[in-house]
Amino acid sequence: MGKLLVRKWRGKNIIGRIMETESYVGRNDAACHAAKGKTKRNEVMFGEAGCAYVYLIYGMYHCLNIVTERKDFPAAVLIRSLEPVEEVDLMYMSRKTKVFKNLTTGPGKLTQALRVTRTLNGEDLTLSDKLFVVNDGLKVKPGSVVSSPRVGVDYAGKDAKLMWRYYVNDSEFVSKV
DNA sequence: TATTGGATCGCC
DNA sequence: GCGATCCAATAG
Repeated sequence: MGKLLVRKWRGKNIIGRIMETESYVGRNDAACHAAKGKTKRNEVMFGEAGCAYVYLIYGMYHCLNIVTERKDFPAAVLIRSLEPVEEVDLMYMSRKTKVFKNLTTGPGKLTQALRVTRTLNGEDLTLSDKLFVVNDGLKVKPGSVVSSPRVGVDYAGKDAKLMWRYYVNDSEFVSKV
């Protein structure tokens, strides 16, 4: 949280600060894509931490996750919102919106803004020059990160109630309240 | 092989 | 509130 997500595209660094995330953790989490085992889609979740898991949702949007656990323990963090930092003009063009707050405030929006698609699925962010995370030293205020139930996972039964969505409480750049 | 529905978004 | 739009997952 608070770190910079950097997308290097055609020589430009498109950058946003991470303001909202969700955790999807292992085989026992009914909302996790890996809950029912390894498939062609989710296989990178079973790999090493630090790799990107990118998938297509609703036929038209991409979601970006970062794998977080050891090999064969499928878990990832979904990046749900960013605060725009660099190459904002490029974000406007990619998103086809005139509203600043609509550039990156949602998982499908930020992948458009940063031009992240499934070509980056499996990309190792610890080695990549196309997509990576950096810490610029700016600290998120202690205690300002709050949690809530995850968005759009009502199908997950009791796991839909887990407080595994995290966001910076005083940020304008979260996907919803 | 056929059907179903989704970790969303933007317009009505 | 609803349709877009594709494909992974699962049922047949």
